[in-house]
Amino acid sequence: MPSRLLVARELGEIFKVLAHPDRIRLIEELRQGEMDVNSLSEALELPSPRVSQHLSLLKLHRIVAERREGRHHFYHLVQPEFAAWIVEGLSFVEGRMTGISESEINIARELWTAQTS
Amino acid sequence: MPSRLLVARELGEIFKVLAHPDRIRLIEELRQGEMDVNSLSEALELPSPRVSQHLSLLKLHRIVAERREGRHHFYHLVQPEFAAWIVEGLSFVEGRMTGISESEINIARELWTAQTS
DNA sequence: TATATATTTGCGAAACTTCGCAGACATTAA
DNA sequence: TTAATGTCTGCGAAGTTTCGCAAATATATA
Repeated sequence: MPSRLLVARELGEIFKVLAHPDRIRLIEELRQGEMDVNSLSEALELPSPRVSQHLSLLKLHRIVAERREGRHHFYHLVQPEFAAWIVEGLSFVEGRMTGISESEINIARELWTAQTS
Repeated sequence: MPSRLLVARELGEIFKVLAHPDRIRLIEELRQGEMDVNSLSEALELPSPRVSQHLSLLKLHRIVAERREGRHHFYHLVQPEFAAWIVEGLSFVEGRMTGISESEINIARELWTAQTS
């Protein structure tokens, strides 16, 4: 009956998963395509156990999926539009005067939205 | 320098604020327009201290704003498109087989997206 | 002034998250 | 087999969030 409550809970779960800078960066990094844990760990300058833990949470929520090849575990976004939706959310970061400038937001937006890099 | 890191932190903050079903419901409830704490507390069947606490967090992050009139505190969305963006996120809830059916998501989407109700 | 109504604030207990590190596991190479 | 590489899991300490309740504040009404 209370579909709104159920759905709000579910959405809340997703937001909780996104509520960590490292996980957001992982998602944005994976826009470029499949990457293994080590590359991600170097790209984001994070210890690999941590990357692994974040990825396993993202996997549990079907945000990323895994493909194994030898000893490498490659991860990719299940729905690339999901990353695009997150970037759209940047519009709401602006105007929250919390020590981050509009130009910094735009730099990040461009880096994340670019096809390459 | 690392704009992406700064921006990811900021986005993470926003997601943290949204990572609670009651706060999501409050935001969706406020799409209909301004409401006071008591009406919200009745509509969502939550004790008013709790509604008040959630609202003060939303206010802190400039997601809602307050207008006082006598002893009533009316709250409204600062950027109504923000609520629309959240509803768009529902597309990513589908297909996460976690005990919630597609039809329930659609009921909620329609209730939230409707102009009235 | 006293009382009722509307809302906020404070506080502690319980639950959850994050972090770093150590060790386990799995695959390939020597 | 042994060693090296790549990744995952487990665990406890520290930090954060949520919850319910009681008390504080502010405004209106009698």
